[in-house]
Amino acid sequence: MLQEPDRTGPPVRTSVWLDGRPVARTRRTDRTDHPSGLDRDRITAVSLRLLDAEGPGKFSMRRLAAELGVTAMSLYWYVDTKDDLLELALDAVFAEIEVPVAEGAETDEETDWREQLLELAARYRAVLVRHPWASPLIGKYLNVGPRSMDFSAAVKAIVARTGLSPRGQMGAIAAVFQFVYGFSTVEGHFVQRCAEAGLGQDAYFRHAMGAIGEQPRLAGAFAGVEETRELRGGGTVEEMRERDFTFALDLLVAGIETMRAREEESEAGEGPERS
Amino acid sequence: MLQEPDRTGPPVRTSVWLDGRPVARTRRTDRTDHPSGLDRDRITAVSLRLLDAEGPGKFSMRRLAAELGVTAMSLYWYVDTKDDLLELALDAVFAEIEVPVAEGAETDEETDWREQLLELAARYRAVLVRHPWASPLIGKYLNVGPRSMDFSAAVKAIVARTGLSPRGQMGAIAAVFQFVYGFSTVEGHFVQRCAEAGLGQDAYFRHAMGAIGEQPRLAGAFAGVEETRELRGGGTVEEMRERDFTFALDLLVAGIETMRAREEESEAGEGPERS
DNA sequence: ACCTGAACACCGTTCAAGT
DNA sequence: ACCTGAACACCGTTCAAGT
Repeated sequence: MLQEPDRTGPPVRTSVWLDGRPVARTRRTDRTDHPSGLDRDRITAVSLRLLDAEGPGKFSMRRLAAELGVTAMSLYWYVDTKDDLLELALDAVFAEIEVPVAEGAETDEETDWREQLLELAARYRAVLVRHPWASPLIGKYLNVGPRSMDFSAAVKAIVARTGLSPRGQMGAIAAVFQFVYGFSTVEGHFVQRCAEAGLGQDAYFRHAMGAIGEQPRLAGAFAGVEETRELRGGGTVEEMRERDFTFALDLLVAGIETMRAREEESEAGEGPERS
Repeated sequence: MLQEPDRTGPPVRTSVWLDGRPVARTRRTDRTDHPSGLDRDRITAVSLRLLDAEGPGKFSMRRLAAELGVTAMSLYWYVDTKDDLLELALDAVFAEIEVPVAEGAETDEETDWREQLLELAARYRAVLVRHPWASPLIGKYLNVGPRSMDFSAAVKAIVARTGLSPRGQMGAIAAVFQFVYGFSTVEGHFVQRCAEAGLGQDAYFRHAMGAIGEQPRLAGAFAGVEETRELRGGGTVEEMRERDFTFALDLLVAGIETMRAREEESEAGEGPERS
């Protein structure tokens, strides 16, 4: 069915976590084993700091090495490629998302899944906005690092309690978390742009709107934007965005509830179903 | 309130469409005016072709210039920076999304907004998957090119007919189209990865799953994945993804309907509201 | 008005060599 | 086992110069 001859060609590289060199390389007796005090954890931590501070555009193997007091080539002892490094940094970002419960599904009956879902979505958003460079990487890599997996597990555990069927759960997960991903990606980049321009979000927004107004070609659309802005109840850019995010999540929760009710109906109507 | 001294520092660069040189530079008498037959449209078209064919990683000013039979520096006559070029290519991508109606809101009563929303979402997704390099750019730039604006206008027009309040409309737009954006971004990258690895989507998926299974650390999560896969009804990777996308959109439509009903209720309960 | 060559200050990565 | 120097094949962009 597929043109894959089982075992041919070069091995497919999927992820540091899967095809990479065994992680154990870092942890020998103690870290003073390494002349420069280098190990994967330190390299990852400094990468994350640099990416936050200077942006992905200025992040290079040479820059990172300089920060670590070492030549660029030393890094290749710990990592096969720059992409590996970015995957490590990305997984470290996921570590910042506190997940509600580790494993035990005991206290689940206590707290509402709605509450937990909103909470986790808010945390995911906060992390993506705090590290805008991470969003493109989430799209790029497989996200199978331990921290990413913990996050996925938490998401699944919460959505499992909605009462949706398994395939409904998958759809709901996609709806909620791809939304948060898309929303936060755009938000994070905008925040970053403002910071780079040295403007506040409202000032930047006004500047862009002003520039649009000057373009005769876009004047019509500009009027639409202004009008919409007023209708939305005004306020700062951040207030408007906050309202949009909250409304969208409420909408998604309402959607989940409705889909669940529909599944129940069709179950009752069709009699006992298999599986 | 904001530390913006009204007029200071270097002018803020927002977008080719706003701060860029006037577009007119391209169209003089006829295009044979230009010795090399170069103009913005041709440069944009070739950029798009190269980005599709070779990926964003291999796309450079030098590579593009070579394709156009010209030195890299010639391009800077038409464009201030590589980012400008990418913004132009991105807007060209939006041109591929056919929007239902141009302006006239006449036949609106005829077709259901649900139908139109699903249709537009599907087209948006198709375009993002066809041009995976475009997704990160949507996050990066302001998207105020004429084609992007046409798309936004179409989105707004459709959602306006849901009966939601203006701020509800904004939230609904965010929920639906940020979801499609997130979903399609991940999908597009995955498709691209498979193509690069020379594997089909199922083969790549199986390869990755196999690698996960070999990692003792991730074995637990792996079991979860396999289990989920079965519960979801199996089928190919593409079939499962298709089901997720459809379910999520149904969920979103249901959510819109519910939110609208709630708005109606609270309006009736509170009596006439201002605005 | 449009295009070029040379140059600047960078990249990621390889490879043989050092300790 | 860990780190380095030199080198390769690239980048985006500037700037003075050509036609």
